[in-house]
Amino acid sequence: IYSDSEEDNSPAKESPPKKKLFQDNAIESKASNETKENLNGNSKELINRFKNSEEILNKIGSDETSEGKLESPEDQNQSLEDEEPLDKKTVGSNSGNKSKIVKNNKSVSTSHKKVISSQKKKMKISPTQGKKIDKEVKHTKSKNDQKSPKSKKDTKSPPAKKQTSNFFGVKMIDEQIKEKEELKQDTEVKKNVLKNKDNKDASIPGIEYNPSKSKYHPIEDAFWKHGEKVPYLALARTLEEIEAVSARLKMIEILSNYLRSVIVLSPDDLLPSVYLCLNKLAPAYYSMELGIAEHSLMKAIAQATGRSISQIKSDAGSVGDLGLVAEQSRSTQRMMFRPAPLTVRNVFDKLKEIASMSGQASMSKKMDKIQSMFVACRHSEARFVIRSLAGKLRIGLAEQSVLQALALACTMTPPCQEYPPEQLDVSKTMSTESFKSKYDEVALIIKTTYCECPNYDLIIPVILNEGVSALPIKITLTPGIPLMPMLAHPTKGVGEVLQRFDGLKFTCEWKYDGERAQIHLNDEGKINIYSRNQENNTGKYPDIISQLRSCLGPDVKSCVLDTEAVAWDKENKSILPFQVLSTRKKKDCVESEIKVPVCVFMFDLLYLNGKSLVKQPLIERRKLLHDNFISIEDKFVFATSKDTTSMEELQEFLENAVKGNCEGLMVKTLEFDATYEIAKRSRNWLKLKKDYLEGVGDTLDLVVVGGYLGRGKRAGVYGGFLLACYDLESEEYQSICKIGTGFSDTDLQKHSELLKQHVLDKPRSYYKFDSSHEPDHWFEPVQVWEVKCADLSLSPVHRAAIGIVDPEKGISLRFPRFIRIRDDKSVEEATSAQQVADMYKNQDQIKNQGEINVAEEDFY
DNA sequence: TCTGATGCGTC
DNA sequence: GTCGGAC
DNA sequence: GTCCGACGACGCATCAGA
Repeated sequence: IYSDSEEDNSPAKESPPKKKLFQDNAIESKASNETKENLNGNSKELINRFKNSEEILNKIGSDETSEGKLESPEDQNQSLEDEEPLDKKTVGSNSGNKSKIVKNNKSVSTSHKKVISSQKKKMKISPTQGKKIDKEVKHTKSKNDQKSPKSKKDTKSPPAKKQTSNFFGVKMIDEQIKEKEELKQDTEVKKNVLKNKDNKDASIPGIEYNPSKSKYHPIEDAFWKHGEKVPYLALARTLEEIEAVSARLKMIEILSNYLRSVIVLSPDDLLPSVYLCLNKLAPAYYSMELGIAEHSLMKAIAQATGRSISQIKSDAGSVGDLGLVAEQSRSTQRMMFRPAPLTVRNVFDKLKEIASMSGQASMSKKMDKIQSMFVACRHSEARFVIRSLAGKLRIGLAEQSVLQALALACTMTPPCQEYPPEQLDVSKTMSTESFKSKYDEVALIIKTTYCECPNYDLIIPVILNEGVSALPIKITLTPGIPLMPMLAHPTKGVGEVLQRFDGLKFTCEWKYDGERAQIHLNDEGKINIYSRNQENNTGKYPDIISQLRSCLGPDVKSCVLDTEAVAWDKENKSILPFQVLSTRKKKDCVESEIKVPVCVFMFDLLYLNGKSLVKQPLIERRKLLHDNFISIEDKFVFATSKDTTSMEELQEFLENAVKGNCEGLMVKTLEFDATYEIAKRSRNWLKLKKDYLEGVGDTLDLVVVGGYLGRGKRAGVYGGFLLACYDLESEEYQSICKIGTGFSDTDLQKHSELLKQHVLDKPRSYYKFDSSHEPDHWFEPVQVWEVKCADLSLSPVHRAAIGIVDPEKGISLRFPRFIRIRDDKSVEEATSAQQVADMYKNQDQIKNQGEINVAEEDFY
């Protein structure tokens, strides 16, 4: 099924790659047919890839391999065929025991095996699915070398194995079994051959590096020496180990072990290490972007491996991760020159270089850069280089855990010691409790510093040169540097709010539907505005900047305001929809050319006249806010708020907020636990929206017409679906939105099982959709789902109710999520186009438009 | 110079 | 933005 | 409760290619 539709799609969808190095079209198309029919890889493609390696080599060898060395042809072959019989025990041991590096193992098998076990474990997939991944791996391997002996793992696998593997490839069962049997026969013969080959791959240093080892020794267990650059392989191995576990504490321990080695041996590489773990290039307010994403990456990988884009695309679809595809594709590559091994700094610098390229032909320059990096990758390095470029590390560990790991590393192995350091593992020298409390203290310092100054460029050097204890003195909240914003936790209703804040003083504020704006004024009178994610929006709001001064009280010298910027209709004194706000220019705006005016709603004050207020309770901060700032109509106003603990008043306040074109309410304690200390709790506020309430909010019953192959943890099932409403008039199914949330893992399994039985070659003629939303698989209209959303919007791409509200635009849903299957409804009974249009028109925001303004004062 | 595809940010 | 899974 | 990564609509900015 899968292959069929892939075949259908590819010619239409993608233009043939322009630069086919060495590729023969006949071979190419034969190749895809074979893939479709069975699992036996085709040697022709392999040959292609070989040709290609050389080609690339020649291209890249000139500038990238100055340090490279020549490999003998025999060696190349050996590496290729090499497949170590794996230790049975290591295989499929989902036990969570990380320390299972098979000695003498060949890199490729190691990484594959790990992927398998980690994915199986992480996803808790049924044997069926686990198998699927197995097969993917095998597939690739058999392409590499058809005679490659089966490692024991296959013969040892659980009996469930006979079940089919590829969720989307039912046809393949027979061939797969056949293949397995053949391979079994070969196994014995090949085993001996293998033994002779083992040694050579073990010679690549670092492959056995294992930061998840217990009692890790930062010097002895590292495979590089003091003063050397950290090999990228060390980081790749670390990430690999982290990816294989799901327990966060364990991940933190693994990462901290690696970081300890870096701190002791190569402190200069700590900063790039941290950035690579986070998959960031610089603080967000530096605006450094790679400008590379999946599409360009696939192109780059295709070029580098000599495979076609459609091949890569198809693999990416079934594997669900470009990094793994790259790694597997790479495993067949052998070159005459081996480029110098990658180092951590090296990779990080190259990423930065890629980010800094702009202007004409920058894309192809970026491609070259990527390819040069890719070619130098060994083992799992390719996986993580590609994932870094794709912007998703997918290791289950991110900012908070990296900070925690940094804290653990700094506690166990304090930085800024002479080499060799006296303290390598402080935990040995003190009681568990005192270590724990030291660790907690360090963690809080690091996190607090980061929250008040989210800039590793500043933090890491201080840690290295002066130690963690210097952080609170050296790095503090400063106007001009954005801080992390307080976020809110969703609540299901007034009842839950009262229950959570039972007995506490709290306040409710309208939740404005705009964009968070953190407004900074420093002592020199310089103004900066930052977004919720610390992006620098100073250039976006010249209007706010020119108005700020008139809103300052006489004593204000410097400040940081927490506000929401909202599109504003001056005529009607009313809030305009978010969609209007988002049409503002984003860069280098000139005040006179602004088409969408903005009103700023102030709700918090975090810094005033040289003093940080984050440790003050909200009631104090709010007082300072109101005492020192002046409300200016249409420009700068205080958020509407009400302090109440009455259920009825709260309910009424919520209704009014919605009528006033707001999303709902924000609820915040005033005295108890009311500071702005993000490090301690980042979601200390509550948000209450109409659509959170059960049985309230817009709900539609929509027909599933298409599916998108899932990625990452959704690999093997559909990760998203295309939904349509039904237009009785024209008997059309008109696309209304995609949907990808609200499903449990079980839901996704079941949906995929059902819908794959209704896959179509091509969309029905009465399906109306935009090509940009073409699903991987089209379905017959067989099921109706209940879907909830926050709003309905006029859509440039969706077709629901097209021609009713707007001649050219359809309607779509904002924040759509799956609620349940509506088995009681036939597809013709789905929500109709007319109903969708009515719902759109019935929204408060739309009704309020043009009406005589409803002033907020009416409510008070 | 213009347009469509892609990337990336907002929610 | 919403949501579910693992801890 | 926290953290993480699946996934949503939509609009501007940028660049390749016509």
